[in-house]
Amino acid sequence: MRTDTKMDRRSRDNARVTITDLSQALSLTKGTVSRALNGYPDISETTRVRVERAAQAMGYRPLSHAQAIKTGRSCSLGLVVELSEHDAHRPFLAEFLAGLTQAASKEGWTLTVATSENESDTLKIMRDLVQDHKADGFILPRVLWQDPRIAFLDREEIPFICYGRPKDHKEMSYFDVASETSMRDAVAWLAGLGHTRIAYIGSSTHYAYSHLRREGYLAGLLEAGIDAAPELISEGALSPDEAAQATRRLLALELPPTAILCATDTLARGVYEVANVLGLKIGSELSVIGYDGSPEAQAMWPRLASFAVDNRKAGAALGAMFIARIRDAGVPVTQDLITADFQPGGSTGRPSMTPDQLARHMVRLSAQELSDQI
Amino acid sequence: MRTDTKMDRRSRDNARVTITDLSQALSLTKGTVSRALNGYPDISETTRVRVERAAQAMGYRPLSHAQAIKTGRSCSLGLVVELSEHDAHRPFLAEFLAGLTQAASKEGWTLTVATSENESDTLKIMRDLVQDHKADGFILPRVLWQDPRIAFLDREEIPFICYGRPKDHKEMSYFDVASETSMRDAVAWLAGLGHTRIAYIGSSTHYAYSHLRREGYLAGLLEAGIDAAPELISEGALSPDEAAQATRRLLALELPPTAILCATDTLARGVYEVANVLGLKIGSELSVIGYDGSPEAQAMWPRLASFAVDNRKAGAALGAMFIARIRDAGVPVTQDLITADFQPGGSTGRPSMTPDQLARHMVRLSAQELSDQI
DNA sequence: AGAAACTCCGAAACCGGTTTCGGCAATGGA
DNA sequence: TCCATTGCCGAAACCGGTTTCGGAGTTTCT
Repeated sequence: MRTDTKMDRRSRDNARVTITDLSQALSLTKGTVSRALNGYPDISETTRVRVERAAQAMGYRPLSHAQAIKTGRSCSLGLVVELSEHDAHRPFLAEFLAGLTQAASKEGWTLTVATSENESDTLKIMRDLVQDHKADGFILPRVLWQDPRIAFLDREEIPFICYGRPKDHKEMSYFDVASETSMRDAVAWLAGLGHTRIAYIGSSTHYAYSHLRREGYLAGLLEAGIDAAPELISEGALSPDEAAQATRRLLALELPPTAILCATDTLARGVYEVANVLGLKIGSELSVIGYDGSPEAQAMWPRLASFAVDNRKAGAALGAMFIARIRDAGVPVTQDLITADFQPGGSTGRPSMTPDQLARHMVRLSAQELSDQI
Repeated sequence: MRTDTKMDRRSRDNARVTITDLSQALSLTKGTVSRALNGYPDISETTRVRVERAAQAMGYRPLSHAQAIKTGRSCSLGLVVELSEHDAHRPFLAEFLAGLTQAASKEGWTLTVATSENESDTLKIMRDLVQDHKADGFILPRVLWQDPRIAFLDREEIPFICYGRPKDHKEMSYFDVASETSMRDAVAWLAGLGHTRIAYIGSSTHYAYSHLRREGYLAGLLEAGIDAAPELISEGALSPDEAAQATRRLLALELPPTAILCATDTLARGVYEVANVLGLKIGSELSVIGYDGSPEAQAMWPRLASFAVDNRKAGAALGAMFIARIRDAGVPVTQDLITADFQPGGSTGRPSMTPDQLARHMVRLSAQELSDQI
């Protein structure tokens, strides 16, 4: 019986080596070993390395919960993803998680994931996770321009780091992909192809990136020496359908755009839909550029020119930055920016018509669409 | 100073109520309270309800780590997602996580997520997570036909539950979407439209679902009274590009298919690509059906007919099943199946040509493609 | 040389729980 | 009425760590 119990124990914990085992092997007390491993100043250098060597050799890994109960730190980063309808199946998540967990496991940390249905739910979940010591802080994905999570976490003094740059990000820790430069580059690319009427379809201005991308678009126009035309700017589209409506509005203008720049690939789907329905040739009669580099972009025909975001890299960076901040508690803000890679596609080309030729063409196509419907 | 420290403590733990607080309020010992809450038989019914009432009233929530250190259970389900290249940006993950975390939080559990690069890495990570009491068991997504994870977890006696049905699933706990019936329905749909040459492009036979979907396809043919033609079955495609190759092979047959059934939406992208390059009209000259109901399917033009899988529901079911199994340790296997919803799209229609007309059409298109290239 | 200061480690309390053990009071049977 | 159960709870050990406190031994200073 006793052997059985012992086997049971061993199989369950697989001979995990505890700090007591370690201390006995070294003829030291638990306390001393603990202090040695945690860098207390009252341990001699010689015993410290002795302890560290033995820990290494015996494969000692402290049990993070056991530590947590005294220290309050569970060594796990929290991620609460909010599932608003139009955002639900964002493919970015998988890669982002990969990056996060990679950074986490490299430091012996864990990633705790939760989801929420709405904003207040998110705040409640975050508070609970921290109170239950299930997360030491949070990564905030898809930051809003004025994000209630930030105010909340600041108030509760819970550590966090943003993926994105909200309105007041000067004093904040963040990591972001500089989509504004991508938008600027996209305008430059289109202008280089000969486009002069370049429209912009942006997404909800609640998102922080919306503001940056619009700025990038405007900066690109400025650089190209093109005057910004208010009627060519459409913001607030949340879905392909809304982007499709915006596209119809744009194409019905007296001087329609020959190129449309979309803040996301998903919005570009709406542009394609309208073009396909009307029989407008994408890549020649209408150029389109998206942003995200998502699989959707590759599923479109012709392939959508877009900017590929390395979400795995982003996750890895955010994870590493966060852990570093918690570790060395004094670390001030850390900020970092990367840029997305342009992925050309068949969706851009020299404009085959001038804007007013396109306007006349549109009249013809619309008439045909109308007669088709009847 | 003392006030400061106290404030600090309170702000960090926000007045968390411990079992000691509770026991003092009740004039009982910690031990008694603990046993009352955990349903030990040596506690009188009256004190049990008294304790439970007080716990409720004072908002007592046991600290799961503190429990874990003695019991070994951390009340968290583990999910290790393996990031093979072609599988990386699966959009299913977000919804799946939503379901899992929803089920978990309902029971006060947590979801711990890790990622791995390859198979042996996965096993190592799973073992570490269990040894470190960071996961009580695992949900296995995208189960393989012969899955090394299953053998491993069985051997290590670590609890798990499959999303999918592997080769020997009779004795196993699983949840799955019955994609085989969807494939059968797809064939029926196509046959109903008048198709007689219906091809199938399957993905890697390593995946468990591959076998089931092929069986479903064959069952559908049988029901429709169509003889299965080996040359119309292509398996092992991992990417749109490989599906594109398969499509070219199929279309070059003496009697090409007028409809192609794909095991996944992603594979259908390859079919579209070839059709677009050749100028073959999808929906009339060639019908296509996919599976998954992913955003990709909606980005294609015409919209890809597909089967929408409710991954959130799947996650919720898996989470609930798993927790129930751990809780009532004796529970035998639990198994459940749901079916996907057919989403019609413009990608199917009555065949505008017979197979041999299509063959002649193909010769013309291929010649044109060749001359276009030169 | 003696006192003061400093180094370094052991002893023990503690964190928030769980679980074993033993004993007191009430009950039941003879 | 007395003894053996049984029901119910307190006491205390335990889990795997961290942290405080104090003291023994060594160094430094005068």
